[in-house]
Amino acid sequence: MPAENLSFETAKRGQLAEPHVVEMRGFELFSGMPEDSFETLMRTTHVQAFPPRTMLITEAGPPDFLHVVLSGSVELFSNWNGRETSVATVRPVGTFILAASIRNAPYLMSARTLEESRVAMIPSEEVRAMFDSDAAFAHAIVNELAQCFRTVVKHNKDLKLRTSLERLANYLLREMQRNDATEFDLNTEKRRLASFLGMTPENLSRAFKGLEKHGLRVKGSRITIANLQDLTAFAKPSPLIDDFTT
Amino acid sequence: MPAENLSFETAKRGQLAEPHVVEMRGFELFSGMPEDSFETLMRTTHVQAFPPRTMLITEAGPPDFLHVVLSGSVELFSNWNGRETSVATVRPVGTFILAASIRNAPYLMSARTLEESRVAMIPSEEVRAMFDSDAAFAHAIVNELAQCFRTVVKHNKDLKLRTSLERLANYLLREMQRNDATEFDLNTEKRRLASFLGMTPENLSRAFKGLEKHGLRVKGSRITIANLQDLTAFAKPSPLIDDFTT
DNA sequence: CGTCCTTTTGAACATTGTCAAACACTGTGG
DNA sequence: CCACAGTGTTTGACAATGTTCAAAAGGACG
Repeated sequence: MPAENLSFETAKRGQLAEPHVVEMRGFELFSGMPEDSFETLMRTTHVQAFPPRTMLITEAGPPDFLHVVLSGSVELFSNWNGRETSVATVRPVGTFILAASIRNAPYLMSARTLEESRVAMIPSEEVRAMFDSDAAFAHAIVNELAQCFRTVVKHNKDLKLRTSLERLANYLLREMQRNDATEFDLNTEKRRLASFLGMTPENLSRAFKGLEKHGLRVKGSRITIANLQDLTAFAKPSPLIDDFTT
Repeated sequence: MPAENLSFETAKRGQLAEPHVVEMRGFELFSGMPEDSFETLMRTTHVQAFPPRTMLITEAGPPDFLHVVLSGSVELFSNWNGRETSVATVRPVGTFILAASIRNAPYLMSARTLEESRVAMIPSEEVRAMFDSDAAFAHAIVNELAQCFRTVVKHNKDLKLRTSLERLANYLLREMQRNDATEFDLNTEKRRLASFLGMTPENLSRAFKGLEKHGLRVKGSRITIANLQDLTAFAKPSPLIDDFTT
């Protein structure tokens, strides 16, 4: 209800009336800022809707904008020597390119939309300026960045400490949590999932088969965790790798 | 020379006279701070020397202190299900546990000294308080954190996009740069290097053999890059994975 | 010199990747 | 409605890569 009121009140003041601005005001990244700082930031921020499979940025490019995913989802990926790997999926309300924006260094990853998505783009200079002038924003930024860091470290541990079968099992347990149900759809292509988990599509296909011994049922993209105890005993999830809230 | 002067001048003012405090003042992390902020921070900071192979922190523990390596080197590693992997080596003047300190979240990694090392420990609360009250420190912190993030992302790409042979080849090229010489010593146990590169010691041993076809000579821990062109052609280093300055 | 630890080597084994083909699903156009 | 192409997934046979286990060789140090 406060949100609706705000939306209504600001509806007469030009740009700030736009729904996405109101929407963004509520995000953790901006919610602690005083109104005038927020308005300054929004003045140079552009929001754009993109169709599926649209390239947003290309690795090695100059870090012109901090990106904030407002709706849909965006894949971060990287290439080397003709190979490609999926690094992460960013969903609302996540940011990407934050570290590059702050350091004013080249992008390490490319990004493309997976589905129709709306993305806010804040000029990197403005991010750095606002970081210096607004303590609440600085606070939010460093928290977001620390979160990103910890996510990548966890991903790293996942890759180095586990076999592909174990990675898949733990991924499915995390998805179970996210969906809050033991039966759910993978809403990603399996080959993308394979790339994310660091394996080939063929190997993933066999890994799904392999997990049927441990309480999993797979039909197409429909996943059923038939025996949670079994799967958990096999996967041995750890908060220091699989908990994505801290 | 300015550093020596400072050292001499502050030699009469109690705690701040200690050499490590003078030393730390010069680090990028602190050099931009006004003197009083720095003094406040140093008041609760302790510096300690540790013998080799000393555990400094254990993963899952509470993030009491931000650690700064002043001399020696520290290994960050992690365990899961009876396995262990080496995640990074921190050298002067690097920090660790920064993200955990900021988010006040459990350590994701354990740390132990590799050699005799001096480590400064700043209470995490002080780090967070100083972040809020001193803009220059906030600036330095977020830059350091962004750097850490980018390093982990690069490591991730290295792992997922390359074979173990390619990872070793690129590692050696990076070491060549760090040593500024085509002949150098590995300053690390090979089994630790293997773990860092995500493979077994046996596999590393064979990988060294395998690189002899590409211009490498190995005698014990002595590495000679006999044919840089060959090795580079094989390794195909990329700034977006192997450049650790941005 | 002997002890302890790391590294190397060999051989068997397991896992993962590659390639080719079959299959399944989706949407198009006849 | 069907045939068809296009794409993604699965399967099988095989190759490459990586791991395990055991044992030998090398180094460091008392």
